[in-house]
Amino acid sequence: MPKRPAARAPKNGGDTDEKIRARNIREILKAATEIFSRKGFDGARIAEIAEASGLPKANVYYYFSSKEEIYRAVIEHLIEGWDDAFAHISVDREPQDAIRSYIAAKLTYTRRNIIESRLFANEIIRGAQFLSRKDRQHMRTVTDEKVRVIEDWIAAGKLLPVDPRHLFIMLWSATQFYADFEPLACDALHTSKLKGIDYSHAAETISETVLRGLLPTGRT
Amino acid sequence: MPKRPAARAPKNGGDTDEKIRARNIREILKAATEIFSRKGFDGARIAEIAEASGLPKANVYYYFSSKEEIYRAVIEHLIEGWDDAFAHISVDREPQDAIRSYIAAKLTYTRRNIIESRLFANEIIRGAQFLSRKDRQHMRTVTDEKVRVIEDWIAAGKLLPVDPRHLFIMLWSATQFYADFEPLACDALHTSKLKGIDYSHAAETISETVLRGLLPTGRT
DNA sequence: TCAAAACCTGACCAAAGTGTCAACTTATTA
DNA sequence: TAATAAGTTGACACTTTGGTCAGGTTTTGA
Repeated sequence: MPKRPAARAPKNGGDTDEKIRARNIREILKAATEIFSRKGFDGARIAEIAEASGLPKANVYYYFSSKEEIYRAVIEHLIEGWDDAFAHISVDREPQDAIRSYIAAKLTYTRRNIIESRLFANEIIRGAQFLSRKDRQHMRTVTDEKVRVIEDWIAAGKLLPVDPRHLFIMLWSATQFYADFEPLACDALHTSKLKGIDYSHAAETISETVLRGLLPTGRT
Repeated sequence: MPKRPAARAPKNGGDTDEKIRARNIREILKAATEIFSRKGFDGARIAEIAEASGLPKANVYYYFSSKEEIYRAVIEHLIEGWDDAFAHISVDREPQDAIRSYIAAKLTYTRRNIIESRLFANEIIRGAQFLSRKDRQHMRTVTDEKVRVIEDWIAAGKLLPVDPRHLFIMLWSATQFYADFEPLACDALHTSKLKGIDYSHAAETISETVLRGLLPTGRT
């Protein structure tokens, strides 16, 4: 008889058939992401997470010792998507292409992962309490690196002077917006006659407007 | 003996000394705004709202029949701030000044009313469930009106072609960002050496970048 | 095949939180 | 000043929900 697994990882030395554990945890995290995203931390009930992942509640607690631990695990996982889009910003590219790619990538990611994006944004609004020191540090490092790229471009005369951090804020907030606020936007910004604004051009609109203001060589 | 005031307005025909009622409701709403903003709907506990407004919990229920009713009342109140900044966008002004003023006004408002702003943004992320049909309609109408102003400017050659709705989204998201994400921004975007980016120039940075991309007459 | 580890789960708490109520005090008004 | 309405409140009922647990079943490995 096992004496209280303590809702923790088994000291399963080798990787002997990690299938059950892996699948269940994946299932729980997937359900949790969706529900935390819709309801927020306090609004989410673990009974609901359990049901959505097809496991009885007690089984969820077999893998996670608390609601907070589940939330933390979810958030941890989200960070991974953070820097993918940022990869497009690299010195060896022309700023025009790079920024355009960045915007497109960010928008695509955001759209394809609305749930995660929203949850991430929400967590950050709440003060990023659950982000580990390591994750915060990581975000800082990546950002700093990209700031330097922008500064290099400016120094090389490829870009008009602009505060790189403010630029990132503009780009990030604009792309994020389309995921977070699309429901509102659809409702509040639509004309009743004009059946809606064209979201498919969001990337282009942002790109063009920002780039027109940044490129020294006239219009794009 | 009064038989169950039913947590409702008294049929106080005249406006005979509405002071007590008015003050208490104001106090409750003020506390509720702050707590809903910090904790979200589910995270907020009415006991906390009661304490923050200096009233016993049961007294809160004397004025409001449910948590939802308090929330609804708070949200209703927030809409009022929505169009104030928008007033700056008027046809008889030069787009350059108008947009600059709009950005500045929006940023100022957002900064001065971080709590309300955050709550409003959050409610909208959640799908604006608690906004009345009337309020949604109002937002739509105001937006449509301002879209027409931008279109007029473009038609008059005062502005390069741009989708007005996308422009508003960019402006709104950028300004909103500074209220919602300032905690993150402070943490994630700061260099450890550079003690922080200059938030006081946010308005200018947004203005310059956007305007440089929109004005036909070269740089601002 | 058998023991130990891993996994599963119905039933159960204790805490927390929403909303209620009956009785009390204060204000209003005729 | 008396009657009635408005406001106040401690205590409590009821529900939800995070979390536990004892004992069960399945998987693993020797």
